[in-house]
Amino acid sequence: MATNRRMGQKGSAVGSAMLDAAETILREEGYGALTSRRVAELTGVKQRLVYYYFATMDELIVDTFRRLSVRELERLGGALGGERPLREVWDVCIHTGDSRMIAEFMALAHRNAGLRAEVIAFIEQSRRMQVAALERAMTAAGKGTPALPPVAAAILASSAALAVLREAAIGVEMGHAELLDVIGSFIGRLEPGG
Amino acid sequence: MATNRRMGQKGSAVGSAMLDAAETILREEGYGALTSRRVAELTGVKQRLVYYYFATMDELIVDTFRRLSVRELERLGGALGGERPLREVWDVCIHTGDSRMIAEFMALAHRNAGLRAEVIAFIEQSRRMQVAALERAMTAAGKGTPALPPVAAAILASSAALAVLREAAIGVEMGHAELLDVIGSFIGRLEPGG
DNA sequence: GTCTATACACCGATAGAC
DNA sequence: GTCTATCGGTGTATAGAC
Repeated sequence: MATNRRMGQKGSAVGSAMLDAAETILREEGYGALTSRRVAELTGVKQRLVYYYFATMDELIVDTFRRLSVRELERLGGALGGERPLREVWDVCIHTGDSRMIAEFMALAHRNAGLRAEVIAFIEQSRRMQVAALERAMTAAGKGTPALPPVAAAILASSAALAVLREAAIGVEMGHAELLDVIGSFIGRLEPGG
Repeated sequence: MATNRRMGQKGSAVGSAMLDAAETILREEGYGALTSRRVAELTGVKQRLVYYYFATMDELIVDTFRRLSVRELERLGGALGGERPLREVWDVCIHTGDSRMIAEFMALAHRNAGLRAEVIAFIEQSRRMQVAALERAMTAAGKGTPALPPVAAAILASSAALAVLREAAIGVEMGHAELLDVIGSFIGRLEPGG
């Protein structure tokens, strides 16, 4: 009962291996090199088989992002349930998947509607989770209405994390230490101790 | 005296038109579509001529970024000399060139060493200018050692501006109003009035 | 400066055998 | 499921005429 439609199961070993290959290619060579032939080569099969598992290259791209997105949201969910959620959510953000791959997906999302929908859903869901962590910590810290709305703090922190990763990937580090220090003490004030 | 080397002058009308075409293609179709044939088509010449003005496509890409980079740094320089430099520098950041094009250059920089060097120089130079504006404003506001180091504020603000532009380009706006409000009042506190 | 023409490789996608 | 074979199209880059 492996197949009752015209295509192979996405969850199959070969299909997963193709998604692995797609990640590697995006990270190391960019979306310009993400071709059915290159995916087949890295997977150790013939090009034709890629079109057995994925109807089009666009579909393969969307599935690659979706798998990463699910993993990342699971990591965020785990962080939210931890001892010091704010610290742990920040750790997830600053150790997020390779920034080169992120850059490729950002660029691709502008011209692949299916991918764009997935990226939008991911951004909004992860922002919601970050806001939840911030709201709880701010409430626990016992301030009234904070000068910094949680959602603004979430954008500031997540965009700064992305910027640090992106710049580090090309060799820029100006101000990174100071920035990490500011975030660290902001978290330390809201969520002290262990 | 138009040519005494093997290639056309970059500053010529045709060469500039090719850079214009490259910008349009990057913005609307992505780097995968930035080909010598497409540049020639948009410029209204034959493909062969692109290689008269640029030795390789990589060189054309670097020159396209450099021209944009120079323009952006000039805008920042102008903002620094204005009446309310902090406000004006922020306006430059939040109205910076198309975020789709930026995404393409980010992705390309990972695999084009010449472009990477230009991107690094641009980031560091613009950060220096932003820090200068912040330091002056913080000094004028007459605080002691600020809790927020100017370089950290520069990263926070510029990365948030990029994030807002990037997300708006794909249709996300969650928290943007709150964030813009936070930045606006931060600037208003450091640089009140007109 | 700008052109025609071309070499050679690679692309997405499909037909159909086993 | 996986393969061979193939279609029509596009890519970078170059040779050389005018």
